[in-house]
Amino acid sequence: MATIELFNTLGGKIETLSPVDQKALRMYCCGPTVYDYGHIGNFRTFLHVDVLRRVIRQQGIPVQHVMNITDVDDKIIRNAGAAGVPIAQYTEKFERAFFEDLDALAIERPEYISHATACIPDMVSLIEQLAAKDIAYKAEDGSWYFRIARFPEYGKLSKKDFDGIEDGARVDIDEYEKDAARDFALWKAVKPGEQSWDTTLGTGRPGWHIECSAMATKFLGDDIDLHAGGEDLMFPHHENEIAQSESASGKPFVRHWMHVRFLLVEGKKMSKSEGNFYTLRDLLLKGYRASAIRFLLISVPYRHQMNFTFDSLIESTNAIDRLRTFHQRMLKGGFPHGCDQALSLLTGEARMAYTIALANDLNTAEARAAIFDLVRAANTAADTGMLRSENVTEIIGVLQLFDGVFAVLEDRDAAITRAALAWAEAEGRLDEAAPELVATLSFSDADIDALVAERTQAKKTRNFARADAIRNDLLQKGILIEDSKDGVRWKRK
RNA sequence: GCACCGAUGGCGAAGUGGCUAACGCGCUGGUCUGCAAAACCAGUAUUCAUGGGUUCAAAUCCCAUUCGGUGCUCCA
Repeated sequence: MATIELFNTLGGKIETLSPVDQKALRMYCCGPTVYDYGHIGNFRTFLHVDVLRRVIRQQGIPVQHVMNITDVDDKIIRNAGAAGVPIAQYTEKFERAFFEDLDALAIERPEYISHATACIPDMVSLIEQLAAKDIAYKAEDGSWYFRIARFPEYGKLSKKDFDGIEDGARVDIDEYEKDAARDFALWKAVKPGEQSWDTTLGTGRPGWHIECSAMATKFLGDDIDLHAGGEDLMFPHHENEIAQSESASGKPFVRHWMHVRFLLVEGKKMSKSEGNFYTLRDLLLKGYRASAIRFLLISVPYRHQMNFTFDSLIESTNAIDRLRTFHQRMLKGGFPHGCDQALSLLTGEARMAYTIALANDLNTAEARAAIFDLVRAANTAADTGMLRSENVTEIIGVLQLFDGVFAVLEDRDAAITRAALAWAEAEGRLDEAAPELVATLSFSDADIDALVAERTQAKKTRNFARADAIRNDLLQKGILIEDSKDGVRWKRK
């Protein structure tokens, strides 16, 4: 069984990631809080987790992956209240949007998707286990808290030292309900007008941290192989999960922690006040392709802070076009039989370099480079007549390997953008869409094919003026025509 | 304030002690083409924020400085 080397936040170094039961890698990834549309920062994390699971499976290891949907929390309650709808109705819309966005970005569905509101009994049971050990305690208002003083290892993930804070010598007057300032909520007592559950703990709703502990354990057991999330979740969220789960089970909760670093947008932290905050849908409406967004967000390795810019989005678009053009060239066939040994060797080297790069802490940048090296070598061979059919078979095999992780070769972009436009129309936000986008997509494939055929006919009669007029006209609408030896092809820019 | 991370060509970005500093995009010239596009070829950082140090050897290790980022109340 193959393995990959992956940085482990817990040990602070690169360690081998492998399933402890030798059967399947059991992993948990913190999912979305469905109170709004997902932004590109959210998706950078989900995309890199997607890369991880694709790489693991490519190495022959099955994955058991759980993702939670947080469908009750402060922001949801606030927003649903403002909208005047029940929280279930409010979250349903954004959850559906979230899954549409995952599909647009070719992010695979985890094996288990679990709603917080469907696992309340599991959370209550976990809190009761902690209460039985006097680690959870009930405050005057009916909320339950975790007693951090009872978990000496608190801070081991984020490498924080809380000595002096948990002495108990000082008690914050404002926090009279809690025994210590750092203690965090496990269960929040009901407030007027809020959705609540009647349980043996009292009437209320779960805290955020307990959700993940309960759901990870429910589906994967007490000790799991890997837990992933954005870097900001390391503290306090993941630290609290460890405290809860390990206090309850008495065992190490997670062997391997993976944290994806934040991205910057145009050199700055993405925030609404900076005016550089983008959801996936914002970018689709601006005319950027879903495939380019995926490719860009995964091209920078997950442990590096990446700078998201519109220039680099265009770069990704062009890079994908190069890959797709090359892929089509290989699929077209018609190459002479046989095998060019030198190229075969290069193909094997590219495959090796690609595999090693990903196994080395998911170095997507190097993996990508290995593929482009192969593309250039094969294009050169094709141009000089050295490319043979057996080479093509090998090359397509490497491309499939590459696409098994990067998932950008299939062109679904027009359909995804159309869906985004339909959504914008339904939401009354069509004015946010780039005008040329609407024009380009209003042209059906059949319309374009007809015009392309007319141009080809004009060319045959050497009516180049007419042919060029059609080409320019289509170009104005964002459609690019390419004449090649084996016929005419077109694509949307 | 405390802690941590980063700074590589026009842009994005690999590389963390030793061949001519990957790869992509862009740009310039050439080949091909009716013209384009695609593709290929050639060129595009004597140099890796700045200063100092260690070493036979440093983008890579150490120190300082400057700048950028993150965490320190549930923001991926």
